[in-house]
Amino acid sequence: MITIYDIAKNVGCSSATVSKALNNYPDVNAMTRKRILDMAESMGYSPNSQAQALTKNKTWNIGVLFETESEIRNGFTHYFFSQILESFKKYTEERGYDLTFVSQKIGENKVSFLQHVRRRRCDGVIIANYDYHDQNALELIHSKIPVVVIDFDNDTVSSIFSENYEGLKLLTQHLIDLNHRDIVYIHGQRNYVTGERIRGFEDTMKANNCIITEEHLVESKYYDRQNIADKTRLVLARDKRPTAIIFSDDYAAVLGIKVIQELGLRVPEDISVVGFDGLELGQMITPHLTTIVQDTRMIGELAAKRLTEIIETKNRTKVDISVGVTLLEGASCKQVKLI
Amino acid sequence: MITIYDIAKNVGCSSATVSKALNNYPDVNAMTRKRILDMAESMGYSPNSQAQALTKNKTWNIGVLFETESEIRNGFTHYFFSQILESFKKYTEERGYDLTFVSQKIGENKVSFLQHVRRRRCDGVIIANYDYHDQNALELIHSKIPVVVIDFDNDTVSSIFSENYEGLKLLTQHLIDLNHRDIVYIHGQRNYVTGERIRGFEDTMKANNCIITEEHLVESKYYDRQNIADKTRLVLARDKRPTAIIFSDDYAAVLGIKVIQELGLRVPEDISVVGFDGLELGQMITPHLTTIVQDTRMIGELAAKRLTEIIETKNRTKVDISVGVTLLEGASCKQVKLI
DNA sequence: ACTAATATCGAAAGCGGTTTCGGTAACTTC
DNA sequence: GAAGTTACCGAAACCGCTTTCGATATTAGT
Repeated sequence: MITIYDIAKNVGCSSATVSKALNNYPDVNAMTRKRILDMAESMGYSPNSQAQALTKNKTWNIGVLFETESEIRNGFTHYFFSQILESFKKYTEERGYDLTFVSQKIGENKVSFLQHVRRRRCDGVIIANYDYHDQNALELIHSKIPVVVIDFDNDTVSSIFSENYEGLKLLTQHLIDLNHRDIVYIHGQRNYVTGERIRGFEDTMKANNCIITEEHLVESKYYDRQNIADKTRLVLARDKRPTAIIFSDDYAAVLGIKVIQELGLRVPEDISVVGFDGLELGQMITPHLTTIVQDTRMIGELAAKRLTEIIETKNRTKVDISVGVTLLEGASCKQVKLI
Repeated sequence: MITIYDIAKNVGCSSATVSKALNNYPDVNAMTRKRILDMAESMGYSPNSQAQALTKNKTWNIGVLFETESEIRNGFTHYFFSQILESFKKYTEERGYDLTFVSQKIGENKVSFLQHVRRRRCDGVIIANYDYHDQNALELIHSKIPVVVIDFDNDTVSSIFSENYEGLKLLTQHLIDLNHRDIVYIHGQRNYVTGERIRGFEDTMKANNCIITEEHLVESKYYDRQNIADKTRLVLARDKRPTAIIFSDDYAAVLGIKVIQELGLRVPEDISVVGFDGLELGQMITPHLTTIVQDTRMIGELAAKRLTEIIETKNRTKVDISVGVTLLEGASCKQVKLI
């Protein structure tokens, strides 16, 4: 690898001048600047970002922490979060940052996430869908490093949320408008996001004078095929089968529909189904899934915008941004005849 | 951020000794080592990986180039490649490497991929599914940097391939064994991988004395919904509708099945369908898709293994690794009655 | 023609580490 | 008790780049 010293030698000037020429300093003669740039070009010079980071104290690197509670669909392969990540990446790249996935290993040493991020001197970190109570993530949140989180309730760092409450309100109202009264919500593990959604469900049910008992709330695990299938079968096997099921998300809904169909029932004729997320997945099956679309592009972009803002202004004040959701009407719901 | 100099001052020794203590050099007294380690611990010391990279000439960073020809399903969100990436990440992380996505922007400057990788001083690069003829990718391949490619035919760097020829042979033979003779292959854009698959298809058809004309090969675009739907409709509208369709991949097959069903036809009763890849997607619909499973875990791991090997041994000799595929029998194919 | 302002450059210190090599001090060995 | 080891430590150079600040040369101003 060639360095500014090599260029300096060939041009016949000092390394300082080379550096200045490359960085558009005003105190370099136009002639020498040109000679330096040409030489750099012809020698195939590539600045060493490590050395630059060392002096500038800025790495142009953003750490990424994307883990889910699911064993199967993790990081990139998570249908929903990968979309956010993609959008986040696009925006940060545009601004000149690189993405580095933070792990628990660096070189030969095992380290905590915080240690990893500090070693790499990441300018900032984005955390999504990480386990609430993981010490590793909390440690990061409580550090001095610029952090933005997605779907992660806390009271120290900026966060981006979809309107979960609103989302479930829309879904529930949609079903109620179709005369459904006996609606089961197969939700995911209880956490802040799930809590908001449940609240949206309950409030809407009550507002419409629907009876709501513990029977109407069934807990499943996000992205756990077996668990979702089991819970769905349990609900379907009840004496009084609900007329509609709200699944925790589209993935669960698509699986749920399969289970329903395998039991010889039809969607939406025998039972209505809705999901949450707005995955392409839900639109690839028959019937198209009615669901809530989360604006992943917007979420990723806003997260990126906020994070780079914090990095560049050094102003870490917590800002909570919420992103609107929309109801997508598929063909998985049907009006119930009033008796 | 605290440095080894801070530690040295507090302990009362030189920075050299601190460095040695931290790096397990033998010429440090057990007592002083302990005092140094304790001090580092209590001061919350975190080595600066940039500084280390500068002296050691190793960054523990691997560049990742994952782009597809598809506009919609790119990078992380690509159902198939995200799985490979996930596996690749797992393995490289285990070995202590970090993943950095290489883009065309770094800090404030626009750069080529090669320049990006060189600036960041990546120890190596993994390229997958990148456009063959992109100068950017070729430049990288022809550089001195350790590179491993996935599904990318070339004659300079090591590559990992699934047994594409074998895969299509298995699929075609499977259909022929079910007495299908009129099979249309809706393949993707012509490139090396697609070429191998087409060869597998043609060879198997011929080996079984099936007539094969240009009618049997239809070109579509990978992961282009509109295009896939159009091509499928075209095939279905023919006077003599084929009894089976091989789609370019599972994504296309799932879309294809939807199109078929929307036209009032049944899979597999009216037409048999198979895919390629082994995505979860194909198993979430009714009927379960018959397909070829690519071992993404293995592909990612072998790519990682080969790349770290090249990095660590500096032996770049081209090695081509091929990974076996298996036929997964779903319910999307049916035996044709012989007339 | 003489001072003042300006243009251009480079020495040197600093960023945070690693590693070589020489110097003591203590310890063996016979 | 002299000579040879061994254990331990630190000065210093180096990795590649940035940036301050002073030096010199040139030009402008009057």
